[in-house]
Amino acid sequence: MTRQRRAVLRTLAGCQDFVSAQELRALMVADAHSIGLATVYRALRGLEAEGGVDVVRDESGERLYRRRPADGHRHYLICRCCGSSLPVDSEVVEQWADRIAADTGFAAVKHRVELTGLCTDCHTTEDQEGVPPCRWEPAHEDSPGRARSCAS
Amino acid sequence: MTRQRRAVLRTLAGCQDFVSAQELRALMVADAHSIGLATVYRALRGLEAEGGVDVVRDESGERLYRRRPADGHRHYLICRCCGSSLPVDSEVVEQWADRIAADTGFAAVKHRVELTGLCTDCHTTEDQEGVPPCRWEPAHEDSPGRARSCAS
DNA sequence: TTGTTTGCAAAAAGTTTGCATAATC
DNA sequence: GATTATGCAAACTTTTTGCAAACAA
Repeated sequence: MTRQRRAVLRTLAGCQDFVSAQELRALMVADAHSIGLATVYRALRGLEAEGGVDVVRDESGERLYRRRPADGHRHYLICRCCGSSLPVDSEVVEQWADRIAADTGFAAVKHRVELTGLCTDCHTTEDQEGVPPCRWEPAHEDSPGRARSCAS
Repeated sequence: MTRQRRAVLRTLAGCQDFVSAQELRALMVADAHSIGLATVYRALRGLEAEGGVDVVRDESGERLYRRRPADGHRHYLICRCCGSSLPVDSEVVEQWADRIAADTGFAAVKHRVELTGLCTDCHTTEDQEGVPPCRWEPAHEDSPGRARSCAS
């Protein structure tokens, strides 16, 4: 039961990588879809509760969202430099978590796994020309932001 | 090169579980070690940089710190209810992360793994009497805080 | 109409920073 | 005496909430 909630979902689906609530709103506004920031937060909270998005936190603690693929629960390898994200096979980790739960007697064990690194594009570049500033690492001096690959 | 930094370290060593910067300061102040909050943050940031502490973030995004054992890098299973933490064997995950790095061509792959659950004490209790309020789950109605087991 | 959603501004909460004071080498 | 750490208060960031206006069934 929504209209801008549909818009949030649609914009989110247009991003193949993780975006923050504020970036998402900026994308929507730039796309002539005026929306309040609070509404974006509320929509994302709803989506998170119903499992529609995967959520990670960057170094600064900001929440980043990505539409969850239809086949459910996923973990990602995220480039600390350009922000590109890659779903990874995590069967091993799922089993490991289950075994920890069994061994320790803890109930309702949940796990959060976040992998970060530098993608080939970002670490291949010999000269650091054209490499977008890093968001995922503590910013030095002047880091104005970073490039994003979102088809709104 | 410190005095209150030593005090921070000492107080931290007295906690077997994760504590927030503010809790740590509260412990120190209660222990007649007056210290500024900013100083605690600065000390913890320093310790984090030099690998002296493990850091996790709770549901609210608050940073929680725990002295890192001498044998290095560790992952923990943390009770969402009482906050007790248990180092777990994570060799499997380390290898998994290494293999992901090799398979994808990402460089400098780092991983963050957080396991949470309900410890036997917290989920065994039939009646919910005496069970401390949950900090690690989104607070409902009135959650004044939770018990902590710290020998300052 | 009746209940829910939106949007704005204000509030919260955690963390960082500016700057004067105090401690250290 | 020069450099660094401390502490307080103010600033900053992200996220949530109060409440009136707009929307939907």
